Amino acid sequence: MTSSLGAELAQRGVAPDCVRTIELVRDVLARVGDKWTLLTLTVLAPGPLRFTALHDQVAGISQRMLSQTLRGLTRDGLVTRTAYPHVPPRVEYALTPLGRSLCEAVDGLVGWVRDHQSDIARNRDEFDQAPAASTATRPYP
Amino acid sequence: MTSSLGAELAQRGVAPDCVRTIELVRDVLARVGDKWTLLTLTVLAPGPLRFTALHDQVAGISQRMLSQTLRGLTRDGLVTRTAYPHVPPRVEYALTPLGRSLCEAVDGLVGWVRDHQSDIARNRDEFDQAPAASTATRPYP
DNA sequence: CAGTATCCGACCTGATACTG
DNA sequence: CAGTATCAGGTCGGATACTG
Repeated sequence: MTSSLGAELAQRGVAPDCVRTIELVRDVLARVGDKWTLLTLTVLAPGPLRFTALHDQVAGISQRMLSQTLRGLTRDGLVTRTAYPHVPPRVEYALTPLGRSLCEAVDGLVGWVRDHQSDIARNRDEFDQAPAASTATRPYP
Repeated sequence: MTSSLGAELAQRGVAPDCVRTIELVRDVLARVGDKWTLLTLTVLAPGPLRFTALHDQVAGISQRMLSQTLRGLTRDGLVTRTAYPHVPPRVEYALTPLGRSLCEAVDGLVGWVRDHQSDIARNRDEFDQAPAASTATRPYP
């Protein structure tokens, strides 16, 4: 933001096609930030897994949501879906190089969250306990 | 993921409190990934802005969503809200150091998206045009 | 100016049941 | 085993109208 995005709309005036970029970023963030994607990606990181294994490990996800999440990831080329023509069907999901690189990019954010989660938690507590202070404070007399 | 998160659940067995971390990450990602937060943060990056200015610059946001987004950000300590006791009310929003550091962390992701958005777009197109291939492909005979 | 209140439709999610 | 179909509940987001 400060560097890449911030630079793009350095002067605050307009945001020409910078908005497009943000839209795309938001799109990806929304995907990564949805309820199950990050968990699924993480579980998939060590290696390929089949549907049921995923369903077990993601813990709490419904079949519906899992297959939906996986389809989205597959569509974006972040994971591969390989179906083996067996009698009990066998389908394996694995990260693609692209998916792996996304995981690495997400790592920075993960680190940030780990470093600052306590700050955020504290801020929330303070905010929730003192909702009256907002209108009272006046920076200059 | 590959480094920090990946290391944490190196062996795939269980994910003890690693899941907690992921939950927190997801929480932050969900905030950043929601419809307006990233845009708001970006617009706020160059410097403080008042409510109406934000409403103008975010382009498309409703008052409701803007105040909701800002309240969330304020609650997390990512932006400050300063109300000046004037007759026409004047309220300014600005990034906190924490908010600024989040922006920097997001930068990595922004860069990734810029580098790979064309890949994703292409993958989606391919996927959408060949929905029949999924069951047909068999890796080994 | 800087919001809040209210209503409403769209979408996201989970639970359950069913199939190739 | 690996999903899809269907339904119900909740949340998200926008439009509009109203205040201190």
